[in-house]
Amino acid sequence: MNLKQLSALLGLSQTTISRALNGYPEVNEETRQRVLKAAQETGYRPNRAARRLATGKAGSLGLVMPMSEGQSADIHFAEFQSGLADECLRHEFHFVIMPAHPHEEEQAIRELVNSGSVDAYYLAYMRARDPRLKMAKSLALPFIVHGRSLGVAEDYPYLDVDNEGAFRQAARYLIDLGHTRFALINGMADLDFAARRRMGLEQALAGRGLSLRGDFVSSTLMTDANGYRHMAQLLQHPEPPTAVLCASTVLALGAVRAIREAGLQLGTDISLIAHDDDLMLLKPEHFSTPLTTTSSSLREAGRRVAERLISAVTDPEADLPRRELWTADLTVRASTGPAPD
Amino acid sequence: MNLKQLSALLGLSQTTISRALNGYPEVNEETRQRVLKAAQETGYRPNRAARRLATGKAGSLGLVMPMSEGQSADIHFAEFQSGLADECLRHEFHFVIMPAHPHEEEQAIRELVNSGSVDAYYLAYMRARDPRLKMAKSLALPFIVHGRSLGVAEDYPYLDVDNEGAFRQAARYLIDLGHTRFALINGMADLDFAARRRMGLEQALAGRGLSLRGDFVSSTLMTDANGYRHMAQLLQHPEPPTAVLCASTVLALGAVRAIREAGLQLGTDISLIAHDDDLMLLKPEHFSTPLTTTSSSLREAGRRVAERLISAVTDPEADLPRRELWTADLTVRASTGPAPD
DNA sequence: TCTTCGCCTCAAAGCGCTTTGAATGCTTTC
DNA sequence: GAAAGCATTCAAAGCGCTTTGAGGCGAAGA
Repeated sequence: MNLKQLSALLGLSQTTISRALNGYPEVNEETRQRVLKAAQETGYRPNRAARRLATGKAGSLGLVMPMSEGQSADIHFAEFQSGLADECLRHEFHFVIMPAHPHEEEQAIRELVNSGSVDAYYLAYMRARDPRLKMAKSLALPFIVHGRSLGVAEDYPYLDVDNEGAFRQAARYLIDLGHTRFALINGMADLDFAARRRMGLEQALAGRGLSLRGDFVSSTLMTDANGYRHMAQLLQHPEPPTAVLCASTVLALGAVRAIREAGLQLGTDISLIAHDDDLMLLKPEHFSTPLTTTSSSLREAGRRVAERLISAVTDPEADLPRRELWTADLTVRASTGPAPD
Repeated sequence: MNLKQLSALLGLSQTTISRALNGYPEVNEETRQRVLKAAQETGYRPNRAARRLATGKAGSLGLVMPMSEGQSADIHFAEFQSGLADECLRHEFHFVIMPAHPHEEEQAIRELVNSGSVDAYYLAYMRARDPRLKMAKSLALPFIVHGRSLGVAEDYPYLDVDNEGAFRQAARYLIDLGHTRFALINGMADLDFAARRRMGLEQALAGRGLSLRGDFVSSTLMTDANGYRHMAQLLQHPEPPTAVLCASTVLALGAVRAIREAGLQLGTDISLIAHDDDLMLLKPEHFSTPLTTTSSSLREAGRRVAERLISAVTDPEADLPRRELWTADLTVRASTGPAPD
């Protein structure tokens, strides 16, 4: 069922039907009702491709899905996506996912934009001096960056969490508890958020005349297995750290297991703070020893990104804040305590 | 940059350029090279909406994303999606996600199909007598069901895991170890896979003259927290179960925690088998007591679904097996042992 | 009575692509 | 030398929608 058929069926022109359906004022109310009813009954839906061609609007957001090994089924990605979907649902938007190999993402963005299947898109998993920014700015479509890129002027629209501040605050809290030997189980080193968390930790330490040992830092895909492996390694050290920061509760899950298996008591023998993305699956308060965290909801971020993109599409005039930095506050639970002597 | 501009630039007709780019034979090789070069340099990409309109093919798969509370950030969904994405990448397909409220999914499918933004789609989270099947069969687009629907003749294309067989096998193994008091921590009761797992368990028990207590069965969203809660409840019982089947390693994660907190020893005091979807995040062999599992890769399923859909689109003649049932074999690890006396 | 105005409806153009059917210029064949 | 065949290229139609500019019609104003 298409417009033409519907117009034949109703004995009205395509113009009138289109207008009736899209809420234009210059159509008789009675006619409109008749059209609406017929559309309902026949299950007519305008063809999006055609509409897109005619208006330039597709009613969909785009995102490039990074497909590097293991990162693909990333629960953090899923959590963000669910917020995005939530907001899309509210506005009857689709979203189009374009899988891409890492480092071919520039190519993928160009493809996504030029192919005209989306109205706006977002970038994530930013790295330092990320070349995608230049690419995105050169293209005409609205976009938002989730995260930021170190080494690039912040003249692009973004939404980020204050990762640096969060880990600075977390580290200071532990320093105040008397800890001096710190470790960091971080996300992949090339990712911006990981770099900033490390910076936050290092700043806090430097501020109190302490420093971070290079071999107490690991940068890895944020999985349970990696958390376990790196924590186990740290505990092998003759003078192991007493304070550990984890970039995700997923890493913490493995780390906690390693700690327990070593016969150590979390919050007494060793303190741990994780960054909590508010994952549905893994609540820090449900750990056997509830985790002290810095937290910020990824799902909420997804929702906000969608909200901003959709508003940029539907109402280009709206002068939205182009930069948003969310704070991630410290919530103290049982996994932290005074440094052992 | 569009076809028209490119044709003006090259002094060739749009026809020739289109043909050169799409590999038609009737174009001079020299001309083709010239076109290819220009397309490369100008970054020309055909507009997908226009192509879709002209050919009826969009180069994209569709899926309706169920948005019921909590299910949305479902890691199982993400794992499947990553397999799907993998295969899409190989064939230069997009996929379009349409979020929908549960029980409005029929509506959403119709929308997705009629809107012409996808060439094929799949259905998941099937329930018994699922009305979406009838809807899908009445529409012209190729589709595949991931899972099946009890109470409906199996005359639709599907890919499913033999959930019934898997849990039957798991239960028999435990019965042979002397267990008689069984519990089941299952997924949402209305979902087909959950119903079948329960059936498998009940069949095994019935075969040995045992039965399943109604209050030893829980049906819930498959999260860590729910696993914990239900296991803790089970352990409150004066005569608690000695054998527990979990529908997911995610549920098992919580269940194991409850067991440990109760001071019980997994594999000795209580045996547990979980269904393992081969989640990137959560490996059964990494549990502090490695889990005995029935397993089947969700990611592989996603890949296969994409493969079948894409082949249905690009080569409608291909007579693919319309029904695939994968077995999920039992892998024995340390979480199971003889029944305590 | 004739014009003007508002209301409603319509025909036609155009979005960027693919594809059909025809045209062009050569070479080959009888 | 005319007919036929081949290799290339092209103009134009059409996919299903929105939107522009115009037309028809009755009521109000001159």
